[in-house]
Amino acid sequence: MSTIFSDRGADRRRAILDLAEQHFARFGYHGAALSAIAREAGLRNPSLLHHFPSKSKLYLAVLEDIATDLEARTAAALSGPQRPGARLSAFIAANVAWMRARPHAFRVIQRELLDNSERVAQAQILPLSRFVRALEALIVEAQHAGEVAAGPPAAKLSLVLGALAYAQAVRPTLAQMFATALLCDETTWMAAAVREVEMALGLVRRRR
Amino acid sequence: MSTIFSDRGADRRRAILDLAEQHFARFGYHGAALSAIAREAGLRNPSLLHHFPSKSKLYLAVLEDIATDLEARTAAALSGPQRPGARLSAFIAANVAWMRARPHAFRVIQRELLDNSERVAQAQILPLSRFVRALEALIVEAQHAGEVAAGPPAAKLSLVLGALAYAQAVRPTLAQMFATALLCDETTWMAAAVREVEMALGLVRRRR
DNA sequence: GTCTATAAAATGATAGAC
DNA sequence: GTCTATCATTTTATAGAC
Repeated sequence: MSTIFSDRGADRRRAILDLAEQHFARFGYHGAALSAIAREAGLRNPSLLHHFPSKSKLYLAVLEDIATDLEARTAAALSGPQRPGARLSAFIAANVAWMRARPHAFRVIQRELLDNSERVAQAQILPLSRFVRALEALIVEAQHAGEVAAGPPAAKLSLVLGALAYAQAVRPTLAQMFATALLCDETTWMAAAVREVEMALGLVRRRR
Repeated sequence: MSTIFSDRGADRRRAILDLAEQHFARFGYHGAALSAIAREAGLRNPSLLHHFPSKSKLYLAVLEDIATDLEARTAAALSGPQRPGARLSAFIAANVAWMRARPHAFRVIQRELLDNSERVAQAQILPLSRFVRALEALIVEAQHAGEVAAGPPAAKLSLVLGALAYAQAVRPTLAQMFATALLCDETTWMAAAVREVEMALGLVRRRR
């Protein structure tokens, strides 16, 4: 048994989760190898399987961990602003900040969308579902306040998430193709992406 | 040796390519198994490797095949319209039509973006690079004609591709979360996505 | 071109000592 | 909790007969 404070077992669990997240992000579910994750954690294969009884359980734990964090970080951003438009902007900013703070986690989620849309669809990862619903509520709210253009909320939600995710994921590729100053700096690039999204929503005025 | 007309060898090659595309789309590079592809083609493992000497070569062939098709289909859409805005719309429509006509191919490309952004970035798949450059040229062209709002073309390009790809990829997930009529029918849904994108570009007037 | 047989390596997982 | 040893399976790829 271990105490609650400074729990070595929990620390190791945490370390394995972080390493697993990295490997699943880089190689995908099938491409990631338990032995490699274990080795980097300073363990052998069976020791890792002592903490997480199977590869799929480990993967699900990583997914839960990521989704919970994403939901918490974006929900926290809503505590400040009051006006619907500002709340929506804050949510978007928090989403982008999260993508940049945890690039591996972001990549795992993107993969999951392709690998296992059924699992996401059935919302077996509840926090992720709550994240999406929160964004939809914000869009509807801002539309009622006249701060976002009319139109189906689901379509707008898809545009927001798609444009932001793509901007983040595809930056290295575009940087190679177009050597513009915009793409050189990640901060500037993602700010431009956010600006385009907010213009699309009608949150900011269009340049003439 | 085989003749150019009605070449049985080429037919088999084609069949393998199509099946491989399906498997890579569903399971990813690591998840796809040569034996499974061979079996569905009515062959054994070594016979498949007679046509494509290794798994990675087969994968590259699939990628080349996909990228070439995408470039051809979107480039063909430009032969009709003259005005920059109409040309951009035609390109977008062709892109969406292609995604729906070849869902497996679309999924392979999305995976490739995550798995191997280096390969895409280095434009080892030349047709894909030409596709992206064509879209950028159209955006610049439409901006000069005053039909698309000002702003960095790369950012607008990323928004267009990201929003459309996401709409297509994530539809099953959103359909599960929000049971709206919009999401029930793929045609209606993708039309809504296109409309949002064109509104974002300024190609169509915003509803008030 | 297709097959059988087989190699060579890696993987996820279990048994059981300490 | 971590280890060694091992299993069972799967995977890509080769050798060589037909």
